[in-house]
Amino acid sequence: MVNPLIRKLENFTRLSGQDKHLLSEFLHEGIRHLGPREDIIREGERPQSVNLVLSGWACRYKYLEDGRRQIIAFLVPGDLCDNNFFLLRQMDHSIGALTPISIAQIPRHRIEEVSLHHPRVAQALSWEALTSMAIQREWTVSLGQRDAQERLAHLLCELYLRLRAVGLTDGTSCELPLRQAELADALGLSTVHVNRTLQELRASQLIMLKGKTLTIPDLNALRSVAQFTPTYLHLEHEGRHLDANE
Amino acid sequence: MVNPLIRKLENFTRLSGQDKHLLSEFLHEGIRHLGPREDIIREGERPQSVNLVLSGWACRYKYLEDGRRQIIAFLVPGDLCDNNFFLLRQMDHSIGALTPISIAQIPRHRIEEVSLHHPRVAQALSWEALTSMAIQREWTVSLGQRDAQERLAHLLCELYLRLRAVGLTDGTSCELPLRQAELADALGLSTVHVNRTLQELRASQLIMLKGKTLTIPDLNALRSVAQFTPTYLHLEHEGRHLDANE
DNA sequence: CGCCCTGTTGAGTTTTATCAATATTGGTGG
DNA sequence: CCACCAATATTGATAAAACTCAACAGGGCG
Repeated sequence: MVNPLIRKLENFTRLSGQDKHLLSEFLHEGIRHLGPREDIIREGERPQSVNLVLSGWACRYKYLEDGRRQIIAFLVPGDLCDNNFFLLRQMDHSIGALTPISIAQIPRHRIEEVSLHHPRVAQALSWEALTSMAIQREWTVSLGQRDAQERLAHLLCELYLRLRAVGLTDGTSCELPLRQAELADALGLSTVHVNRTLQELRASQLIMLKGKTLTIPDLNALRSVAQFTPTYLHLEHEGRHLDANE
Repeated sequence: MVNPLIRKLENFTRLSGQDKHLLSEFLHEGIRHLGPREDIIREGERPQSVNLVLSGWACRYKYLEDGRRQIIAFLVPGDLCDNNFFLLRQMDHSIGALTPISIAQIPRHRIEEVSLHHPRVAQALSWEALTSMAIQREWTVSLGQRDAQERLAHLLCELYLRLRAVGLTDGTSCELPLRQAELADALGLSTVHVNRTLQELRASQLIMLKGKTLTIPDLNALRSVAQFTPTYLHLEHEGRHLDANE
């Protein structure tokens, strides 16, 4: 299996063969396979390593005391679950699998070794962390300002582009292995309302959704409904000045 | 002026005299003073240094094309505005002053020097970044799941504790130099609704608010209204194993 | 004194949630 | 291949939360 982290980081900067070798060694310490609704790590636990999603989808989530749940982030292949979290004494949220998933556990010392001795890779990993923060900020904007239709359209644009960045789209289509209840928990809406909003988007020909496959026939149309601007994903090879020259 | 960043980082780990000296040198390159509604850095600009809030309040914010605004984060003394952002080609949001504010511009090379040669300080700065991410995640939870009263109560708890962590509370009181319109933009509510919700909290004796001074007579009561759990602020000296032993 | 900014109030509307029932789907064993 | 089951999706009706608009009040400051 190709390491999707490499693919993802190459949206930032070109990596040398040695860099890639280093990153592919991340996979050698142990790969876990989990089924849907199994937790990768749970609130309160102390993280000891860094988890990298190799295949499948996961999410960060948090329950309130009274049972309401918010999905805080979706994690797709190439995403690091918890870079640097080992500095904290305990997780303040949980991460759970949404589909069958395989994840690599990267030992802390490997990360630290990279940041000490391989500045280009370290910067690429920092870029990864910065973009995941940017995504979190954009979710704040969506939840605070966008209405149901904009919010849903925005999320679908984001997921499509993130999947495209790791080669997981097929033309105008990608997988969307989420139940409506999960979309609802991520968007801060009820499942009923998500259902109706999806129907609106379908009726306007903005999306097609059969089974677990999402098709966006006209990305610009969907972007404009969502007021989606892709800048925050920082996918435009922003670290090109660091490119490996081999 | 004492460097509030030092005070903040000491919630994580104890710093040596040398560490503190290093951090206080952050202030020597240039301090900017801005008035309310002036921007510290604007969306689209390329960040070249790291800004540290010394006094006053600021916020991250983002406008949608149609003029709606979301405040993404509040920044109080001791907060770093944009650690590592110089890796990105452009800011995906703006940062603006809310009150008269003074900020230190820390040159990129100082940050990089620290992360290379001073691991304890570097880890403390990583902790700072991790907690600001955790705060962002908690805002996602608030905006997605909490209703107006819970959301407002939660924000007030958070701000009170963050100010206390840098010594800016006075018993059960702290400053809250925000207009209702700004609270509204942060909470994803209308100003009218913020106004009414504030009145509810006042009527229940959960808060007192005169002028720019907030008093929380019974923090536990307010916490329980908000379903606020302070874990995500990671203020409990979590890096004590790294303590300087002098 | 008067002005502007901020806060407050009331009335009516829109968006979204809730509840409960029904339909559809995908997977499983016979 | 079919019948069945559970999980998921869909629908309708009603209620709650929050928004909008518009007017008015209060306070600080030149």
